[in-house]
Amino acid sequence: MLEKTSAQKMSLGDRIAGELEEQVISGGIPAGAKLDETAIAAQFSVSRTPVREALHILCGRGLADRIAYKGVVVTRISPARIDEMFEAMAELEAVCGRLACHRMTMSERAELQKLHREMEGLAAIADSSAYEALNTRFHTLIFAGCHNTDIIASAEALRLKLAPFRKYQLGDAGRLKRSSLEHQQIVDSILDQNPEAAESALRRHLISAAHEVISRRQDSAEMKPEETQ
Amino acid sequence: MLEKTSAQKMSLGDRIAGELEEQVISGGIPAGAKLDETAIAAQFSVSRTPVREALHILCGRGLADRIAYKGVVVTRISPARIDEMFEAMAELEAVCGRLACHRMTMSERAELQKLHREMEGLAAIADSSAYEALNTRFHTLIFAGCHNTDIIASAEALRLKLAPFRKYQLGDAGRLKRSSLEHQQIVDSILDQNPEAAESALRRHLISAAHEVISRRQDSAEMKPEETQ
DNA sequence: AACGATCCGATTGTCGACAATCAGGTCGTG
DNA sequence: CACGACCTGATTGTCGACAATCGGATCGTT
Repeated sequence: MLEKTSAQKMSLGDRIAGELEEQVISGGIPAGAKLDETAIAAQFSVSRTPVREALHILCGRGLADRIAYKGVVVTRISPARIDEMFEAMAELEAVCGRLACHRMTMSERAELQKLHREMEGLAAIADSSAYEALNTRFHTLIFAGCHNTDIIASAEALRLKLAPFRKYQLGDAGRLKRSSLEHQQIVDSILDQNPEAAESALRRHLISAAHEVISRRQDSAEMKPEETQ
Repeated sequence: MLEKTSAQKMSLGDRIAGELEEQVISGGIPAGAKLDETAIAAQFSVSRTPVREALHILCGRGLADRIAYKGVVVTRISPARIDEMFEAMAELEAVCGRLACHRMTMSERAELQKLHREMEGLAAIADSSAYEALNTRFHTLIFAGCHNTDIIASAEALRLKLAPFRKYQLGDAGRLKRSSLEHQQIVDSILDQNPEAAESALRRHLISAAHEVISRRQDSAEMKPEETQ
């Protein structure tokens, strides 16, 4: 989609949007934080115009909300909304997986299998950060497998909105192993061209991920998100 | 979502975006037309800034494309892309319908039934424009029936992108009657709380709509879309 | 002390102007 | 006649400044 590295040819607005997006996703800017136009403009040594553009992009992607005459704030999301987002992700990914069963090319299937093998290895040695990186590619592969531009776009958009919570996933080795086992079922179903199995395997996987995120969030709750930057 | 009428409290950019959106959807601005910032700014008697904002919004919604140093043009969509969009719509709406079976409230079900009865009447007298208006509400009701904010948002976004082609639908009385019959199956399935039936009924309905659009487009093809405004 | 009006700061939206970049045509040269 | 450099026009991105609007605090009144 968007090259995060070497963003040379984009406008300042796009570059700043990418920068802010990364910080929001990584948690560097906490939920509920105010995104002040003039402050950000000063920080990046640019005028307010490209910052405005960047904030509009952030709002469009659902990562921030525009509160009238209050400022732009990073979307603070209720547990119920997290539920909704994961459910939507589950349904969309189930659709992708079901279609992928019959539409993936041989090289795509091979790539999926190879990637899963790598991830199995990483799960065995409990390298959660490396697993996390490959996990993104794994799901992106499944999206792409449906071979439908608009479904892929919807799925990617939702995945972006869920990104801020992904850091709560895959914390310990146990979860990593379980995730890998669930991936095994997904890969098998797709390679066997079994749409129903792929659908339910993906739903189960997303439910399990949602459960992990929500329980971990409750643990690390009660932090005051009243920072400006 | 967005109040098209009496857009009093929005910024100029939003208002212009809505205006342009409407014209693009209605076909007043044909596909491939160039959207010149300065020209539009002059037309609305505003500066270029809000127009830029509006064009960014249009591009974000997929109704226009930004071609580097060429200008912003209304997205010209290939038949293959129309296929993709309708397929994506079918899958998303199938998800909505399936979930709606068990999630719709009684009043929502009643509204759906009432609306369908009205539309049956309009189909009988072949009032296609009135049918068209209610048709939008019909599908919006099904979206809302899934009770999931993110799925609804995805579905509405796609429906907006498909809007420019909806004028090709529901042309003659025959198609109106068929549409109404398909709606009958959809309503029955949802009221019976039969998810599988709702899913396939909605898929069939969307396939049939896509077929109608594509065949009508081929008929009224070969027009030169080289207008500036 | 409670309530209401007024003032101030903050924030957003809008504007006109300038700079940079690229496409296409034109002109000159080999 | 063909090829390449230059020029021009168009378009976008960026900037600093101004106006409008709203929230909150202060002050005065009852």
